[in-house]
Amino acid sequence: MTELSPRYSPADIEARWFSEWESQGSFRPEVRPDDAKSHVIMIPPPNVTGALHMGHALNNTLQDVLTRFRRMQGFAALYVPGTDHAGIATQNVVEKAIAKEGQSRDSLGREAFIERVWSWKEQYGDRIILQLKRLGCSCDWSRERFTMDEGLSKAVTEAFVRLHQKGLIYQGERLINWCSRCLTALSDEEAEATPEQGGMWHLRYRIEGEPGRFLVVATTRPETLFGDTAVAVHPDDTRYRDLIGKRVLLPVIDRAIPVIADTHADPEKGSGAVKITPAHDFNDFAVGERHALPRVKAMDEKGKMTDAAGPYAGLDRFAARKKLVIQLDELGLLEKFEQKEIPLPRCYRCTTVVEPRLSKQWFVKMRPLLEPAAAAVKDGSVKIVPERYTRTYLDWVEQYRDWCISRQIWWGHRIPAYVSSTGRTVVSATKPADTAQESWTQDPDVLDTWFSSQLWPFSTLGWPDKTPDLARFYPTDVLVTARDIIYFWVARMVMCGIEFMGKVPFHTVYITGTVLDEQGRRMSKSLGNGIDPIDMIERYGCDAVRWSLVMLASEGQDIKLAESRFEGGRNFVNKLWNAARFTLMNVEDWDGTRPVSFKAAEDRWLRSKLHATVGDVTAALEKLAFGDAAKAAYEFTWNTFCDWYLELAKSRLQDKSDSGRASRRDAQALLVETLDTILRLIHPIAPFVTEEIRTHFASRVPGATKYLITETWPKVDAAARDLAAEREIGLLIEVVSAIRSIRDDLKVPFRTALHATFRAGDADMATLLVSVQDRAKALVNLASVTSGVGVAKPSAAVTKVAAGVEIFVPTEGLVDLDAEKVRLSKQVEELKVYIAQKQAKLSNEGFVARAKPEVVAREREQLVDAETRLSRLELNLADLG
RNA sequence: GGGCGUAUAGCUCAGUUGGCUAGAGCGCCACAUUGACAUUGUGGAGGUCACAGGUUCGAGUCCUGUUACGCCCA
Repeated sequence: MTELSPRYSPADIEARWFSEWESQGSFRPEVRPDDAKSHVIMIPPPNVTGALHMGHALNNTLQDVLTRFRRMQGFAALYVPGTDHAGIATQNVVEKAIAKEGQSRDSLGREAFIERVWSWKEQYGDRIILQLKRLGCSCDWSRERFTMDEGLSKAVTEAFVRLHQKGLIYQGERLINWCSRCLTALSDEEAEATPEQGGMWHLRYRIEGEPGRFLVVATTRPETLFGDTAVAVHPDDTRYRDLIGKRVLLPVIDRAIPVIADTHADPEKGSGAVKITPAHDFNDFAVGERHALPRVKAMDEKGKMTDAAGPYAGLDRFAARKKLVIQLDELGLLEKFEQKEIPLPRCYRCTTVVEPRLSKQWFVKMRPLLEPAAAAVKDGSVKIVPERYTRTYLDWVEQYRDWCISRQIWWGHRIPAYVSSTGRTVVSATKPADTAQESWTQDPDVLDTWFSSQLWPFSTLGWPDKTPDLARFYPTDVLVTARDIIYFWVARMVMCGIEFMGKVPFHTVYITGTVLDEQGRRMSKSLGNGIDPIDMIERYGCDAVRWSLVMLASEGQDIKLAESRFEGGRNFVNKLWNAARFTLMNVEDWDGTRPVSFKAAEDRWLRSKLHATVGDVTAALEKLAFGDAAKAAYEFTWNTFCDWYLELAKSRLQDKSDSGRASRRDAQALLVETLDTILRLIHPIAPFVTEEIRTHFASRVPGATKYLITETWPKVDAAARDLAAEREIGLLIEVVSAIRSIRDDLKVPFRTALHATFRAGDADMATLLVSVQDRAKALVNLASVTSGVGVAKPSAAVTKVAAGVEIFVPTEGLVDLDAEKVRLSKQVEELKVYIAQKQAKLSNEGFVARAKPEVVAREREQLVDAETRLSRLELNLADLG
């Protein structure tokens, strides 16, 4: 048994343990027998371009805690790691990199560019994987996946083809969100609207054939007027009824467009007339469909005005707006302008203002797929924790909006559609053979990244092949993720799990809180307010970081994080380390084969508390109450075990006489049992320090296996519950605390021994006091103790009155009696108020009649108790003269 | 505009089905220094539970409204 250093130093230990676990296969579910029940967690795959941030650290710590907990419980625990190819994000990163060499993707060409992305991925893509390992994640790294892997790509193709065959994927000319910088379509979720300063321009459209008469329309995007193909008014709006069917003239270009009646026009809003631009606005597109209006594109893919804009052709959309507004004003066609905050959609990857754009894209028809996904959550097949996110989920799911999945970028899964020289389009897993009549080329577009991640729970297990992994590990168990991807990812996974596997992909979704900075702001690169988890691990140790995060993780609440939080974790880890160090120092000569009796009250008390803690921690983890689990273990370890038991055990451990031998052995045995149990309970949260401690004393633990990571989870020993011992040690703690308080009041240093008198309220208490007083002696340095029912109070003594006991410490020469009088008087006053409250309550007939009998009984008890204390306090106060 | 969340000690947060003289950690004050640990120990101070109504014998907890902050959707 080697000596432990006085401080835990994590740096040298973590890497060593991690590689040993991995090389021993501890992370593989195969460490359990074939018939073991499985517990599976799929990592939400982080972007290959990414670096680990605190949100990841929190999520993955919780996933790992669960995995380690279930593994110890005997499950074949599988935690599958991997990364996501993150189409647009990765492409942007690589484009930036090659721009430094004066290259662009177009100058390289598609094939060469994709090769560059792959080599970039080889070089930098495992950064986040290495960081997850630093975090201690016990993933099965041999099963690591990447969404662009061969297998996962096959899954994507398969899914696309199957959905297409069912008519759930279609190609159509529709309005989509377009990023004119990324030059690609985006899904609705990828266009993020934030309120920004904008404006509302009220424009006058001249009425054809009625000089001097105008119809006023209001718009936030005046430059789109070149794409207007109608003006709509409400059919019931009497102001404009006569105009319906007439035509108005677009400013500048004088194109005539009809005035139509449509309920989309809101008489309450603005002028009540609204310009209709079907090619540039989602609502207008719908109006256009109803009225068979032409669709005029006023802007091109790069956001420049088209020929439809007449003199404005070729101008950038924002420049065009600026110039147009001036011209309209000069022409007298600008009625007014108001500053207004408007929601402005921006590309979630590059923040360019997104423009609705008419183009041919691939879509998923969502309703048939989402209906079962909604049902699964409603009927509880998928449970979302915290429950309130069920609503968030359903609100999105039940919109059943079709999903635009094609992207005009190069990095991603190429759409398995082929266009022939004759213009036919075919969807197929493989390219159709060219014939003399027609040759085939693949659709140049790639799929939305989420199209592949939605398959993650089963594509990672080998789907569409029928692999043993798929049979054994699907469906998975718990998904731990952040709330901002409930739509993007969670809902779509549920949908695909049901569609392709016939079963929901997991039974529980745990949504973590968001990690914020000290001031409650999101951590972001641009603010520079992020705390780097790897820095924290280096500074405080991985276990400390994990511990602190878990302690902070109460269900779904956001976490305000300051670096100082990790000190708490570090201190706890060090405390545990030292408890182990103390134990090791005291069990060197322990003979573990000798029987133990655990006769001593503190032994029975500790075991009682220990097993209650085992129950609490287990129950908390079972219900994903991570913070509660950590707190229960913390409290037991620090307060119960270290603060009280170890202090009580010291004198026994030091007594090496014959008469003390049995008691000493008991204490040794209990130290080992308790430490061993604590290590098991804490291991899922703080894996490294517990495994390290464990090696130093595994030889002391009966039946111990080589690694704590695969050790069994503690079971509650119901027989350990001992209320008598809890009462006895409870009294001891009360007495000791009271005397310590007196010491402090009197400013008597610890080395000066005191004499104490305990006056018991009854014979039962007197007996208990006798057994308690010897222990108290050592803890608070008492030279002598007198106790009993009728013992006399020493003259001039400081008094503490507890339940059933009066504690006197003689004070000759030690204390200012006036101060003691003031102290006691204050207590008397406080007690009187308390008693009055209790009396009022108990004399309230309603209370006595309606409250539960046990509540009333407890109130009575508390009143009697308080009254006893009061009378004793008053007597003692009177004694002081 | 709709939905959700939060408001409890100086700070960060617990507080299950109403029964509380409202807890913890950090910070603060005082004391302790060589035998596990100063990354420590001991004692202590500190709260009108955002505000206003209501339900109830009883409200931090339930209901209604108000205010402030945050998030999501349109």
